[in-house]
Amino acid sequence: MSLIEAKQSPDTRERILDAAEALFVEHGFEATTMRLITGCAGVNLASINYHFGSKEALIQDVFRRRLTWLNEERLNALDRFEKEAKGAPLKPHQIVEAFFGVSLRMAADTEHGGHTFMRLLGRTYTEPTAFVRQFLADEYAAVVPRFKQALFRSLPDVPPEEILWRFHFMLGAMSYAIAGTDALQLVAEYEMDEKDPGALARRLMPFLLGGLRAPLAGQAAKAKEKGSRRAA
Amino acid sequence: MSLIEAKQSPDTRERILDAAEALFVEHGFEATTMRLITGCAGVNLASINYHFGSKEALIQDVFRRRLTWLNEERLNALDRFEKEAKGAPLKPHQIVEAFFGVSLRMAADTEHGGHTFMRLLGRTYTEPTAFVRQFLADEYAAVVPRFKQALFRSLPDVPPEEILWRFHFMLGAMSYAIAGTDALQLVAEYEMDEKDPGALARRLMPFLLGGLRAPLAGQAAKAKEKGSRRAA
DNA sequence: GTATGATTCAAACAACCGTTTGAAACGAGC
DNA sequence: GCTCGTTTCAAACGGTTGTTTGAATCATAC
Repeated sequence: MSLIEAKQSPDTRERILDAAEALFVEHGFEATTMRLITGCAGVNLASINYHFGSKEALIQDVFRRRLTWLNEERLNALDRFEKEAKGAPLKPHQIVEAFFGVSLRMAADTEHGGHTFMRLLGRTYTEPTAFVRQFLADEYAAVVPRFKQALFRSLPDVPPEEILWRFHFMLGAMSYAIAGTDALQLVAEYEMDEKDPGALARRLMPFLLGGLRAPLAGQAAKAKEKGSRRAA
Repeated sequence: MSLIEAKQSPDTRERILDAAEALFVEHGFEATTMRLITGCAGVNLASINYHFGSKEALIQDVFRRRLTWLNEERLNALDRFEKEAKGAPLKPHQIVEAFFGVSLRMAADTEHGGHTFMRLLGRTYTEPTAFVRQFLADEYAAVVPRFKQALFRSLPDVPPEEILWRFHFMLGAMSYAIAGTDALQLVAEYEMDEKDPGALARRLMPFLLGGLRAPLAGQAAKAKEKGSRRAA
């Protein structure tokens, strides 16, 4: 086994991963059968079990292939911001950019499958199959604490639990938007502009920041009388 | 079998619906088998096909049982606000209250199954099984246009498509929060306070309004120099 | 060419899926 | 008592699921 042979199994592994990724997004894990995947990938039925061991292991590899890189990019972005801040707390929009901006940029990549994968990831956030839940928790174990701490430092006057809830809400807004389901067919007519992949980010980021920095429940009345010029 | 005993073991139909609702939320539609439902409900396997016709019809009835009422309540709330506004445009927070407030109140009802159902609904928003998608679109057909129009009137200076996108984002934030998956285990430690069912609403509503009224992308820089006292 | 290990293939495996069946049990009306 | 329509029941249906098998094929090294 030389280094060149790392490419060995020509493309059947990758072809299976690509087909599975696209089919999982469209039909979910359960409804996507091995025969559907292998048929779509143009490989033999048994090759999934040969290359991955089981359907469950395939699902995990579909995520691992891109999620590891994604989370590294998120940490790199955070590192860059913290380096140029020279010890000072980051601005909230920088933290949001580091976490969600990277995701949205990957979701905008329609050529290398990033778009498909992010749709799958967004979908999976609300699909609590036990082993997928555990897998996601493990993959994010290194990322979440870093962003938690950065947010706490950035918003010292906001109760930590409130920050986490809002991070939680932001994650929900993004994952649903990226999943692209549009259950109520609200933006169906506007969703066509796939020519401009960055459009979603330009719409979503202000929303997320507006939500993150909204007045706290107790301060709602106080902030109202100061109401400055906003979209509303 | 007296009347008393009839209540002891309630209607077979209703027991099936209750069991299915709870199991769908936990395992999804595909993974929830007929044998699991009937076993959990303590009824015969064949009774689902007898009372509902098919598994697909059961799924639709699980939704219909509560969703029709929920959407009526949303329209009622909107009617009340519009009546007391006497023709004037509604405030954004009233529209948000009419749509999301009703959902959150139902989600806070842990006694009559409202909580379980809203978790299921939140989960389903991102699960695009074809016939469920179609079903949801039909159920919301009467509601969505009303709220669209109310929002357009309420925010005449915001481009309509931007309003719809933000409504879209709000829906994502709420559905993920209600589904209660917490994929990244962000608020796992705080989610315990089920004693206070209104807590989620008090946290989520300011976030939604903050996002809805956030400065538009183009106006971000303009609004920044005016930055008033906010949570951040 | 031949030997060797990795990969592919068609076929079969047991287990489970949603659904159907025909008989048994039930409750209300006469 | 009996009848009749509704509901429940155990058993089986054909089809599909993920997985396994053992032989066939391939690529490489001697």
